[in-house]
Order: sequence, then C-alpha cells, then structure tokens
Amino acid sequence: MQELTPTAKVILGCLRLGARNGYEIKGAVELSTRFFWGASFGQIYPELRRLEDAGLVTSADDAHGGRNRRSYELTPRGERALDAWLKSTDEPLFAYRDEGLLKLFFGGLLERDAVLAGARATRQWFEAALAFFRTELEPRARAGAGERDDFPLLTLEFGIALLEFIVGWWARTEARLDEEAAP
Amino acid sequence: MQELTPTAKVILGCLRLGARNGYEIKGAVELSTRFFWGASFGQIYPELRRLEDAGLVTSADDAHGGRNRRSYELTPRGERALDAWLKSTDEPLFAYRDEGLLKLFFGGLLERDAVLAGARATRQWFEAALAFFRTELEPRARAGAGERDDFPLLTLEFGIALLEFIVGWWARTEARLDEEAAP
DNA sequence: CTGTTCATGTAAGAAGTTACATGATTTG
DNA sequence: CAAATCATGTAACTTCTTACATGAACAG
Repeated sequence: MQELTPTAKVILGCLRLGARNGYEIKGAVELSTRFFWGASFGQIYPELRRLEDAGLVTSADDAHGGRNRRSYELTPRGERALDAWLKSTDEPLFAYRDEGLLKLFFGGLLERDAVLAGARATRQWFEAALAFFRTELEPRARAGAGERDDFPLLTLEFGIALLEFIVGWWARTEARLDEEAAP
Repeated sequence: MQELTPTAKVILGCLRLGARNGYEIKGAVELSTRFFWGASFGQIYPELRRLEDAGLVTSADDAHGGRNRRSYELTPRGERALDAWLKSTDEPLFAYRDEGLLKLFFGGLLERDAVLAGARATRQWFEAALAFFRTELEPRARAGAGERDDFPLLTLEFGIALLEFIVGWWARTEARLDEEAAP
C-alpha cells in the first residue's frame, strides 16, 4: 500500500465525513482545514481520478437535472488506507513559512523605524486574520459542533490560539524595539 | 522592477549580510532561517544565475587552490531591490501546514485511544524539535549575537516560543481528551 | 589515507496555484 | 432576467525537494 499524497489525505477524510463530490470537498476544506491543509480544484479533481484508478474510491454519475455531477465514496481499500494513515506515527509533515519573520531577520539592514513599521504591518495582517477566524469561521463551527468535543472545532480553536500567540509576540516585539530606540 | 522570487529574497539578504557564495548562503539558511524560510541547493544555484542575468548580483571567479568557487555580491540594483522588498508592506506570504492537526481534525473517525496516541506522538515530535532548537541553534545564535538586539536571535526566539506554544497546546488537548474518556 | 567539509551544479519529479473554459440551476 | 451558486475540468506555470554527479582540500 503506497503513501497517500497530501491532497489524497484530505480528500479521503472529507469523503468519509460525508462530502460527496469535488465541489463539496473544496467547500469543506475552505471552511475548516484551509489554514493548515489547503487544496485547490486544480488538485482535487485530478486526484479524485487517480484515487479511483488506484481503487481507493468509486464514483458514480450523479447528474442533477442537466447539471453534470459525479459522486464519490470510499472503497474498503480506501477506508483501510485512510485508517492506516490516521493511525500512523510517521513523522508528521510540518511546514511554517512567514515572510514577516524573514524581513525581521534582515532587520539589521534597515533603520529601526522601518523595522518597527514592518512589525506593525505584520501584526495588523495577523490581527485581520484572527478577526476573520472569530467572526466568520468560529460561529459556523460552533453551530455545527456536537455537544461533546468536536474535532473540527478543536482544530479551529488551535488556529485562533496560534494567531493570538503570533499577534501577541509581534506586539511585544514592537514594544521592545520601541524601548531600545529611545533609552 | 519585478517581484523577487521567494528564494531570491533570502539570497539577496544573506549576500548583504556577508555570505559570499551559494554554499555559504545554504549554511546560513540551515542555521537560521530554515524553519520559516528554507532553500535547497537545487534552488540556490539556479537562482543565483537568474539574479545575475537580471543584474541584481555580480559574480567573480574565486577558485581556492584547485577548488572551484564563485563569489557573488549585490549590485546597486540588487541593493535597491532588497531594500524595496524589506520596506514593502504587501501582504506577507504566510503558510502553515500541519499533518498532526489534520489527523486530529479527522479524530471522529477513530476511537479515542487512537486519537490520544496520535496527539502524544505529535507532541513528542514537537518536543524533539524544541530540544533541537534549544541545544543546537540557540547557543550558536547567542554566541554570534551583538550586545544590543540581534535580529537573527530574535527570530530564533520566535521559533522557540512558537514550539513552546504548540507543545503546550497538544499537552492541554491530551489532558482534555483523557478527562472526557473517563468522566 | 580516510572521512569530513567545501563547493557547484543538473535532472526528474512532486505539489501547488492561477487562470481559463464551460454551462446548468437556483435565488432574488 | 440577472447574479450567485453549483459543478467539473484543463493548461501553464511556479516552486521546491531529492537524488545524482563531480571533485578538491583539510583534519585526524
């Protein structure tokens, strides 16, 4: 059983949770996993086909009126592959990329005021992201969540806490740079 | 003046900070920016050539004994391009990808014990990363830092604080899952 | 004299984004 | 009837990693 591609992981999981076609998978990703695991149409549709060729999903025509539509579900092999991945303890893929931090790394090349301006702009960008999470994503996730713990909501809370951490770090850094500017 | 590619940004900055050739740039990246901005040889060498073609760097033969070596420095245009990028407030590139979190997102598909085991494995992986930062990276960064604030050290401190946050979050999540397992 | 470090590069392929192209259905 | 949503797909391009290939100099 060969490794699942990154996009295959989110596709199989979303199908298992009830998504039926590429469009619904994309919708689920945008609402929930997007910030830690994205997928575009340009990845989803070809990958669905490869998964079918590999026997992990089956598809059926699901036209609705004159509208073209194809519905997918996991095969037993697909279920096993998903389960095996979910239980595997291989070292998890992790990637963090942050242009604001790269600019700060080169802060010695600018005057302090310019570095401070950059820090402020970066913090504001993260604050906007945090506001979006709280106003657009969190209410929906809470509405959809069961009374016991709900994993999609849990991961969203991670995102919010992460953004709070980052915003706080930049705010502290601004204060520190400000202090040292006028001692 | 066209946009710098992601790898060009770190190359120009490293050259400006004193790196002389591709090998030294790679060394600097591994020691410092790697966790938020990586670059492989397969990116660095071709990009150096493109930057030279674009007139942002110049190169000279710098053979050392019979050993092949080429040294690079910024041209005035390269300096301006670096400066413009550092001062720009375009929305910064930011990407976060986390397979442990994706597995947790699909936690409803597994028994609670399996989810807990996954959480533990993820936390341990981040703890190992944190230990590496503290024992391998931080001492070097402190040794190289000036007495006033030093930006490379500052970004490393961000990395450490970020990993501490993540480890703490997973530890709290494990406790929460454990509680709910046996109420 | 052996292994590590210094040093440069290419080729193949994986992964992902963006833009384009198409068209039906539903909602206001 | 217009705009939004539903729905699928392809093509071109960018970015990045990995593996390979080569070889000199230096440290033990």
